Amino acid sequence: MSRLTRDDIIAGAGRRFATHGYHGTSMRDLGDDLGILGSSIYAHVGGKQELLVAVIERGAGFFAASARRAVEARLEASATLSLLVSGHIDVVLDHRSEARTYLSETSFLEPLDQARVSHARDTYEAVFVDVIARGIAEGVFDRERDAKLSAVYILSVLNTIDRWFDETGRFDKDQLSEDVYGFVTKGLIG
Amino acid sequence: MSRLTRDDIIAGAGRRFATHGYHGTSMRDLGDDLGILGSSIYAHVGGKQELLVAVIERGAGFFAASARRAVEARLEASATLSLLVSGHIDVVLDHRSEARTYLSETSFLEPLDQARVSHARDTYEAVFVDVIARGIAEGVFDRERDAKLSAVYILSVLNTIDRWFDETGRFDKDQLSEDVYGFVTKGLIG
DNA sequence: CCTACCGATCGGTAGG
DNA sequence: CCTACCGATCGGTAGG
Repeated sequence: MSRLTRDDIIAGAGRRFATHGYHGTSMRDLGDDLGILGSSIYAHVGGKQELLVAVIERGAGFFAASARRAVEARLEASATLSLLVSGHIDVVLDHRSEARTYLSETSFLEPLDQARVSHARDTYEAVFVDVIARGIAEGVFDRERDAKLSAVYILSVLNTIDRWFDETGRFDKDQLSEDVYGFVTKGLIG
Repeated sequence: MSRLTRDDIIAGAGRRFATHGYHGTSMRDLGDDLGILGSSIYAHVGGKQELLVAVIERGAGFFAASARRAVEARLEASATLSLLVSGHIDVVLDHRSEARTYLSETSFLEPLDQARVSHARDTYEAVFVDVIARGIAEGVFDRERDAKLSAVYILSVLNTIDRWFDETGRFDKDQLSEDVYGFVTKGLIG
């Protein structure tokens, strides 16, 4: 039991915020999880709101990095979308706490932080919109589909995966990615 | 300004819970919204947790009623799914507060209430699974698709609609329903 | 539905 | 990171 680092505190805060919500978490709850007193947390961070910012910033960073990797692979539209899907799934499953807090607690940030995070989210979404629009332009995706709406639908599916997917179940992450990609490209009819 | 009813209090609680979360709402906040004191709310309801139960129960009821209507129409699988989609969209847009609280705050219910609501949610989801399985069996949907996974994907899309859809925008609710149904059945490729 | 409260808990600080 | 606090706010109650 050595001393905790600032990163440990942020990780602990992420776990609590993801499961109990920002307002459902007290500094004493958080201290209990970490094996210290609530008041001791102030030796590491300025306050509760600063913890929320740090957790959400981490979450946003993972998604941004995934989008960057997908785009920099410079593949055709459908392959890029496939990378975006599997990358997003990796983030929500490998960084559950940060991703869930980013997705669910952003409205509890102070206005300036919230605006910055919203902008990051728009930028990320735009990567999906652009690749879908490219696919439509190239004729691989249906010209009847709207790129923006389709991106929102796909992100809705991806952002909910951590809520139901059990990694110890019959499917693994790769099978899930493939199934999601198959669903969003071919639909129920196939 | 006549006296408030119990229903008024529950409606007000729904609005607050949907936007600020259960733990982000104080009885005084709620009183302010309703034009009375926080302590006056106890003349109408037993407590804050009872309000959460009442709001979520309403939300669950709207979804159950929609599923019942879709099933009782006794149409073929694809038409039933279309009714489920448009019915779900009606619920999340016409009863935003109750639907959002039901979808986001259920984990803050006490164990017994939470179990009951989870069961209701499973029952609702099973209606989607069954109609998709029927469509697969009849050959209208792809035999490669898993009914359960597909239902979860579709519900993910539907449950997020209230977060981004602007009814005053270029699309109306019917166009949205049709687009969502087109997306989940035909996918990006069409 | 208000007045006037209550004990518990909250985020946070001074000093070590 | 703990001790020892602080003022503010919380859910809730008695009595009218």
